[in-house]
Amino acid sequence: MPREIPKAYEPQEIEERWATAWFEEKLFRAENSGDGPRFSIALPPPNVTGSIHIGHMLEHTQIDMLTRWHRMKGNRTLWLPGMDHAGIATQFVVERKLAEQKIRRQDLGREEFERRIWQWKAESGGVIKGQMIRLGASCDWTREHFTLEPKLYRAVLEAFLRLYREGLIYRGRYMVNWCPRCQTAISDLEVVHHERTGEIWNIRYPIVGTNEFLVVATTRPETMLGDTAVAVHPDDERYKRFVGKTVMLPLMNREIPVIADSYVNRDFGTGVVKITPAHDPNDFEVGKRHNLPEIDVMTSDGHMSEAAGKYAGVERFAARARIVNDLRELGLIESVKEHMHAVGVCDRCKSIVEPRISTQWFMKMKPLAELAKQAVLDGLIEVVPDNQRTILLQWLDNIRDWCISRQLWWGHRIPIWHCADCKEMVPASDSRVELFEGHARAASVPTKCPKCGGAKLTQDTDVLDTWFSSALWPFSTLGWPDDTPDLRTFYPTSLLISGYDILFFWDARMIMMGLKLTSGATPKDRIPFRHLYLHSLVRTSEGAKMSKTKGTGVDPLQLTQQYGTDALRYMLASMSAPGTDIILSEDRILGARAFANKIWNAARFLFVNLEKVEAQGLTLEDLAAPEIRAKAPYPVPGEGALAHRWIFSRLAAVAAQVNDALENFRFHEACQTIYQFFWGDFCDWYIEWVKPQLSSTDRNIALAAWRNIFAALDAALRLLHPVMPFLTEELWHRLPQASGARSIALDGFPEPRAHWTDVGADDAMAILQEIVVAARNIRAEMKIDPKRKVPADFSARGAMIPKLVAENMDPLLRLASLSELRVSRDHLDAAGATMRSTAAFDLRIAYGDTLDKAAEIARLEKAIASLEKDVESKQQRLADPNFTSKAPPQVVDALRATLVERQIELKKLKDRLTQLS
RNA sequence: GGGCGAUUAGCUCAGUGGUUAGAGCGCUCCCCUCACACGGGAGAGGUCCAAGGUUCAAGUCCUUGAUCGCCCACCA
Repeated sequence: MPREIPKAYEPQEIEERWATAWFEEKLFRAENSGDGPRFSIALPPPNVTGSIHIGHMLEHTQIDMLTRWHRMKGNRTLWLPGMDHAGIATQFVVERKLAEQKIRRQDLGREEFERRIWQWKAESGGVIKGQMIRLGASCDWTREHFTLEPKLYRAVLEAFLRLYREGLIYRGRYMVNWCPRCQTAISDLEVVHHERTGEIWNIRYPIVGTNEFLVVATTRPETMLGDTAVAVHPDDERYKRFVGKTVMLPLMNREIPVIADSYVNRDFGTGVVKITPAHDPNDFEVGKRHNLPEIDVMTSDGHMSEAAGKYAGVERFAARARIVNDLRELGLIESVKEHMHAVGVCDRCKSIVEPRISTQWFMKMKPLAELAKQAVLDGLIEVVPDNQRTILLQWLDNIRDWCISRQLWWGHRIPIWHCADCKEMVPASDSRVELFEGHARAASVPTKCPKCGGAKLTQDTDVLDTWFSSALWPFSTLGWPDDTPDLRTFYPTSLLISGYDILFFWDARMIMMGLKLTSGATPKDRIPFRHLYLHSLVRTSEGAKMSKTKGTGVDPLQLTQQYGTDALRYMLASMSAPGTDIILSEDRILGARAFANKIWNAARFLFVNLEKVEAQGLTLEDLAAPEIRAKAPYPVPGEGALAHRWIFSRLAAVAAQVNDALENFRFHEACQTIYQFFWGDFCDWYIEWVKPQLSSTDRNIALAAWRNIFAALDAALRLLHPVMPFLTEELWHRLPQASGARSIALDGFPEPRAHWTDVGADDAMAILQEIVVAARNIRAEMKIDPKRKVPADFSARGAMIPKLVAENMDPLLRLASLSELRVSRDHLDAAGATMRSTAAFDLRIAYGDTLDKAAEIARLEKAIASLEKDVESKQQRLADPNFTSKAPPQVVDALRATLVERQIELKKLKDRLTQLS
């Protein structure tokens, strides 16, 4: 590694290089043996459908920060990566691709279609992995997994068979959400509701044997073809007399009964409801209660079925229009109104979902939810932010059974065989898998029906909801159901970081499955993770969720090319305040890039200036070898010691704050703390303060100063590394490192050393900074040429501050651009000069006759007004016996002390004003 | 219909009951000073959405309301 640091900070080149090196060296491979603390986290496996988007990058940045931080703290650390086969999503994407060539999956057949998806997976999965590597994710790629791989299929079979044997998985004919485009059942969670203004039609159903009508309201007139009753409330006086009679279903000319059921809301619409058991979940229940026939008038692809009579074959919404039209011609439409209602659409393809009766596989959730709830209530899993805990518990309380079967071709095939003769369901006898054409399938295939002895057994054609295998992820990837070293070492995982949008889909189900299936002795050993952090979502400036289909998605790789990965990571982390969503802002990225550039240049400064000290025969090893750095801070002889004591004191405070922030998922706070330290303290004050020492001809001064500044830089780089891994890796390698040291990522995280803390230095430095700022302020106001050094007068009471000023005269003069600072303890008369005063000191600069009297008076008046207000309010509070008796004494004392200071300041300002006017 | 979150400087956002409410960007003025103009220095800018309440003390806690956003929910 050459020592010279290039003038320009070029993140692309640096990042490419390190990303490749880290991956090829397997730098982040985790040890599953040994002792000591460990940290493990499973990557929420991205879908193999596409590429990494900005939301992934936010998630990965947060995970990576914590992973790197724990690794640097010496934990055995595993971040386990992998990908999800994402059943419906991936099948949808591949179908869409085929559609471009006018091919339907049915044309290819199941096997060929699966082959095509595997092809797609190979490409797409590779893309995602490459992106993650490029973005610096410190995953252990030797442990990468895929939810459809043989090992994980085995875990799925094991889980399914256990739950099936226990009766927690069952098959039944119920009403489910059906997507006519995807041609599969989907779970309740996969239906998203959109508020839409639609129309509600009031339709007359003639009562048989009278001239009267019952008027029913519906938003879906096409379903009326499947009506098998009309219902009213049993206590509804208006309609009591019709119960037991029949109405003639228009268009179908079918006589259907009028029934009474308390499900009907008397106050809504006309109080009469059409009952369509095959197309509405409520009606389904009513139908069961009243033994009504179920007439399915639609096909699986959203067209009207044979049962729809003359409308058979018509697309459902076309049918709706025709039916309304036909009814109108018959004079049976009483009215049409606009109506706001929620329409359920398929999460994946946005088609309007049809409630439909079909035979599906379900998972009984109540007993599982109970386990999860208890674990959360017992604090075994700590949820951050806290309000998400409540949301999770409420969901668990209201949980309903989970439809886990999908009529898809891409996924884990259900390990149940159906007997053609007696319809008996025969499960695979165990969870072994075998390879077929390179992919896993169940190995223990039943050949004979245990009930009737028949040999015609065919496997269930359905596959499992993709979230079924995702729910096993934290343990299936560690080797479950086998008792492996990985599982023993890294389960339960330490933490899960996911978006709150998949809290129910994934997080909750992992908790349930982990508790149910893993074999730890107590729930504490079975939970999948100890902490659950729900991160924010990245939104567009309109506040909408980023969406690729809407073109509002942001490609992080492109932003990376523009600004650098470190800058992008920093920007995302610095906006990651728990609980609120993130709206991307170009300004913030620019700020982050400037920060990266600043770090680069600060390091560059040191190396550029090394020559000066090398002239004295000192080498970089003498100044910055790791064992040298470890002993910092070095006392600097003479009067230049303060800034060094101060920067290490700051370092101790900052390290403690950063540790605390990361411990509590306060990424933004960690970022801000480091930023202010590096830019404000390290660059603006420390480097500027000690510059002359670095080229001092006094070898002892130069040596100590250099050693300190390198030690401080090294610590700063390590503090920064979790958020900006590339830049810090690059610079760390410019410093001498122990032989065999491979990466800053494996170095230690700075510890807040107690002996670094130096309150005296903190206080002294604060005063000196105030003096410098006061002088600069006067200079700016008087428009003194920046190049011109001017004399100033300084006065403070007591011995402490004058002594401090005298001891630090050189840096004071230099930073404030003063030629001379005359120190006294006498009162300073400001006449004709400009003066700045604090309670502790006065600083006066007389410079020609440039004083703008009017401006100075205005400034003073403004300052006096605000101080007076402040003093007054403080006096009032201190005069209140309630306050002085009830508030903690230290608060009262602090207020008193402050009041005294303010009063002194106020008096000084007033005196000055009198003098001027 | 329930639930959650937001509302603080021109913009994007921090702020964990207790000094004069902060940051980045933008803005104004000065400076291309030998690490950095993606820079340095100095400033201006806020009745913390509204109204009540609790408290010695409220941007922070409570109640109500307004506006915006999100989640959940089978009212035709």
